[in-house]
Parts: sequence; structure tokens; C-alpha cells
Amino acid sequence: MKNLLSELEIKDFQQDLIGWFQKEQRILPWRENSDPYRVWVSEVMLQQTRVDTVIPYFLNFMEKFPDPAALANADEEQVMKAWEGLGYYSRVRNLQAAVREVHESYDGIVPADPDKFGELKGVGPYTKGAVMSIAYNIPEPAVDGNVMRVMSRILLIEEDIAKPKTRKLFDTAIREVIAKDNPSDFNQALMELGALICTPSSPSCLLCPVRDHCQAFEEGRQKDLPIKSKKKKQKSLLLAAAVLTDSEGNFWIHKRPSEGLLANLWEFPNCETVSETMTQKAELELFLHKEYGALMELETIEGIIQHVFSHLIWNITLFAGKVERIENGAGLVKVTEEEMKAYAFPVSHQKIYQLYLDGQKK
DNA sequence: AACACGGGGCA
DNA sequence: TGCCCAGTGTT
Repeated sequence: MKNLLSELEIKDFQQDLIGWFQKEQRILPWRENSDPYRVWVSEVMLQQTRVDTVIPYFLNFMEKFPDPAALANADEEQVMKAWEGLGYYSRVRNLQAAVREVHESYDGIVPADPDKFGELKGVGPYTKGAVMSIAYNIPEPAVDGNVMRVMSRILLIEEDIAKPKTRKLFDTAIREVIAKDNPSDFNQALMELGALICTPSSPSCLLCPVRDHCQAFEEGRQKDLPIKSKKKKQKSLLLAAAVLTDSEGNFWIHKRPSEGLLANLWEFPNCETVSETMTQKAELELFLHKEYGALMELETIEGIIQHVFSHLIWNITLFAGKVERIENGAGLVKVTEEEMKAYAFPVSHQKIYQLYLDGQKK
């Protein structure tokens, strides 16, 4: 790593950065106060997720679960429903588990100790630093993608930010420049700068409050940074799914396992289709019979849905079917159209449901 | 260290 | 299309 700034420069940098933040920061729901629980919830939601996406979820979540006790005592299905569509669902399961721990072991008070807080489920180095600094003004680094981008430019750091080791490098660098008298504003300012000015593709250096401290700008290399190696692309899978209904208009849905992809969410029964000789329809019928003892005749294809994850792609062929009989307790649950609203579905299966409803209209 | 884990927005 | 986003847990 290149030479760090002098002590005088550090003070100057802190003042320019914090001064800018105090003047230009966005008004956001989680900035209304510094309630540690609110800060915590917002930070978990913001992991790998944009501010604009998070806002409505945050407002709804805080209305339903306003404090640690409310979330600790809440029904898990209701909590999942409040997270429906946000993605990375293990975040909310871990959050509820951690809040239950706070509720029971810390009398409902989020511990103001980085070591204790950092041991909680779903709290990694970033979330630990963010919550400790923003809520309790404890000078801990909070190194996220923004901070690595901003600091890689400021300090002209050319290490690959995709490598786990590099995050530690930035952690060390931040410890040397963090404003110990106002770590809350300092950390938030760095992230705000990354979001508003020091953006990935075309940073607005002419508007940047810390341009004079930026080594990359000095050398005209801001667009070369940060260095990040490419990630490999997704694998493509072929699936077949069935919207199963009975003569009374009920739906049969399935709860996904408690681990792995989309854990604990609800879905329409489906399977991966791998056969080269059988049709998808036949393969799905066989699966439904063997897995759920379902007796039915699938109708024609309702349509095809593509859904892209960060690591894979689902190509889902959708069928509709009228059920004659289904074995009891075999994994499928019968729900009315009205009850469907209470279950949390991943977006891929919301698309399936929508496609089915569109097909019924015609 | 590498990979699993969602979903959406933007050039 | 590919990249990026206020990352964490598992192997």
C-alpha cells in the first residue's frame, strides 16, 4: 500500500469529509434517530441492496416490528413475509435469531461492545462497525463496497477488492484515518460519498469535497480504481412448475427446506427437468406423483419464466393442473386464494403466480 | 480462498 | 449482457 497521509492531512480530510456530509446527506428513514435497533435493521437490509429498494421495506418492517421485543416475539412466517422480495433471506432469519439473543441475554439492549455485538448471528465485520459507530459513536471501521472504492482512490490502493484479504487492508487503513471524535458521521460520510459522488463508473470529482486529498484524482486514475477481478457467470437450469388447483379454487403450495436457496420460502411445486427422452410435462407429472402422491392431469403449458440469480439462472416452464387427490401430509399445503397473500414467495414464484392469473383471464 | 446466497437498476 | 449494490456464513 502507498504511503498514508500525514497527521495534519488526516485532520483536514476528516473535516472536509464530515463537513460535506453534515451539509449534503440525504434524508433517510433510518437517520431519524440513532436507535441501535433501527440502525441495525437498516444495515442488514442495506447489505448488497440499494437504498431506494430498502426504504419501503424498512418503513413497513419498523411499523410491524418497532423494537427488539416485537421482532423477538414475532411469528417467523410474518417476518419472512415482511422480507418477501428483498432477497438474501438468511439475513432476516439471522437477524431475528440475533434479536432474540439480545432480547434474552442483554435485556433487549443492543450491546454497545463491538466484541459482544459482533458475535451475534448475521453480524459480520461490516455490520459490527456500522452499528457500533453510527448508533454508539464507537470508532470502528465499517468497510463496505463504497468505502473500498472511495479509499482505493484516495490512497491509490491497487489491491484486488474481490479478495477477502483486501478488506482487512482497508480496515487497517480506516483505523488510521477515522475521526475518533465523530466516527458516526465519518463512516456514514464515506459511504454517502461513495453513493453520491465517488460512484463506480463516472465519479463526479469536480464536486468532491475531498478531491484535494485524492491520490487517484491527482494522477487522473480515478476511473481505473478500484481493481476488481471478474466473477464467473451463472449456471443455467431447466425447471418445470405446476400451479395446482382443485375444483373449489384452492391452491397447493410447498414450503422450501430450511437450508439452502430461498430457505423457508413458499413455492409452487416444481422440479428440475433433466430427461432427454421424456417431455417436461411427463417428468413433472412423475415427480408430483412420487413426491406428493398427487393424482392429476397437467394441462398445456401456461408459459415460460426466466429468473436470474447472482449464481444461477432458472428457466421455468409453467403448467396448470386440476388435482383429483393428494396424499395428506406429503409436503403440499392447501390454501385459498385469499390465504395466498399471507405466505412469502420468492420473486420467481410471484412471476409464476402472475403468469397463471393472466392465463385465467383470457 | 472460493462459493452460496436474491433481486433490481443501469450503462 | 455484465457490473454493482451500506456482506455474511460455510467449506
